[in-house]
Amino acid sequence: MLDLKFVRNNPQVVQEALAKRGTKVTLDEFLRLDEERRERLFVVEQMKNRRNVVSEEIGRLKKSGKDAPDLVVEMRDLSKEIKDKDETVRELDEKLKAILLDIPNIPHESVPVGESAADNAVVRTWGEPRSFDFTPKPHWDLGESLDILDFERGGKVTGARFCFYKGLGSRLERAVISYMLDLHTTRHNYVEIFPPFMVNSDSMVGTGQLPKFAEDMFKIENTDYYLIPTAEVPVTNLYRNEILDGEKLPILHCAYSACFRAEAGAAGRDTRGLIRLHQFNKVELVKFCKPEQSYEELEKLTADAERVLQTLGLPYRTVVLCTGDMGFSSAKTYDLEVWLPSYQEYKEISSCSNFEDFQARRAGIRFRNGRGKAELAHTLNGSGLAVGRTVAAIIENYQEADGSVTIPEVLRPYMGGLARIG
RNA sequence: GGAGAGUUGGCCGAGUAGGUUGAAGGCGCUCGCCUGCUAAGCGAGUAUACGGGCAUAAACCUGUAUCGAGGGUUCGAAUCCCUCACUCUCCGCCA
Repeated sequence: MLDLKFVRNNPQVVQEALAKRGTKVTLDEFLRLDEERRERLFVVEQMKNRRNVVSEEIGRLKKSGKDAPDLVVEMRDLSKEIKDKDETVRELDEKLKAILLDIPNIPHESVPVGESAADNAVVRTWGEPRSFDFTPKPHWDLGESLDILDFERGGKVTGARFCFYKGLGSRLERAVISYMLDLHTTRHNYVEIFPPFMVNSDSMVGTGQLPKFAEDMFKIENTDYYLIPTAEVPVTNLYRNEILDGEKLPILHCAYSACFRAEAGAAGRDTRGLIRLHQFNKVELVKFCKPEQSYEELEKLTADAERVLQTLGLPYRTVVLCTGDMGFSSAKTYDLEVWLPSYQEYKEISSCSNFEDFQARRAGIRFRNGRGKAELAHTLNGSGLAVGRTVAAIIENYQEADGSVTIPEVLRPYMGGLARIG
């Protein structure tokens, strides 16, 4: 959410910034409602002031044994009118809030302007895609022949886009999760969180999934709870409506969670394998920091996620998303894309974003600054990494001609010393 | 699921025959004084949001709101009533 006063004072700046995203916003309606709200608020607050003053006077009169029936009658009418006008202000408040909640974040000035993923800029590339002296197989074929992934039964037991891991497949998934968490907690100083996998709607509003993207989520019937699409939601909302100690910033958290996404509008895309499931595992990195730190922290967070790929020996590249391809809440996003032989291209495996104060304003996440004043924090997060896609990348990039898969060195301690599957 | 108790400021904790209580007192914190240093002591200050003064920002002044959330009664509610959420205790059930 953008700052109401900023939008009020700089409508032109906001419109231009959002036009770069391909979002056409007209703020005329917003500005009109805002002005009306302030006018009406002023009037009703003056009425309340009179009520307060007179009520106190009535109290004083009663105490001294006098009565003031005429004042009481006048105040009775005034109170009715206040109630009425309060309601009008409340409605205007809601309309303004609804508009604000639907406006995406303003891109940072360093973000390249563009319309689609085609305009994203490659920042750096790490590793060389391996050249195979045999025809590499996609991970869904290898997974089946090694009997470690079962998509068919996933479809039977639940439905499309669900999968069973089995045997060493399950162990590999678990090993990747543990390895990532250990790396981030011991080498990168993140404090581990194990969050709820369901959150209430306030939390979803806080990080920006609601109200605009309800169709992307699974909602639990007859409750206010949603399955989380990412640990970003519970972990960022950890400090919702809190004022943090400025001395404690930056706060770094990492969290494993299952993630649930409806994938509305993704029909037909990535239909095979582990790439796009309704349920997948992810280790998430989340940061809370002061505004002046957040871009430095974004670089560090991205580097922390990259280290996972580097130590796993998976070739990847880092791209900075252009204005037209960025997520709703983000001011700047780096995507990490891992090389997938089956796709013959780089595929997103992590997304690292700086939201600046966009989520913090929605969620009321503040800190006390040096002058003792409460100030909005900046929030960041990034995958570190998507586990299913990591497993897919390992299977494909480490496959051998005989259909077996070599286990990356760093994972072997988590696999009981095993060096190979199959 | 049944019965009961509770939810007040950064923290602890007062506050029901409704009326200078944004809220006593304490702790913490900030600034000043004091002191050879530390500790102690003394004095002052110490919530947030949204309006108005204001023309851009800060500061300042002022108004309104906020004692879990929402609604009601009343001229007036932290105090009375209703609904909901959460916490705690006991019982039941359960991994």
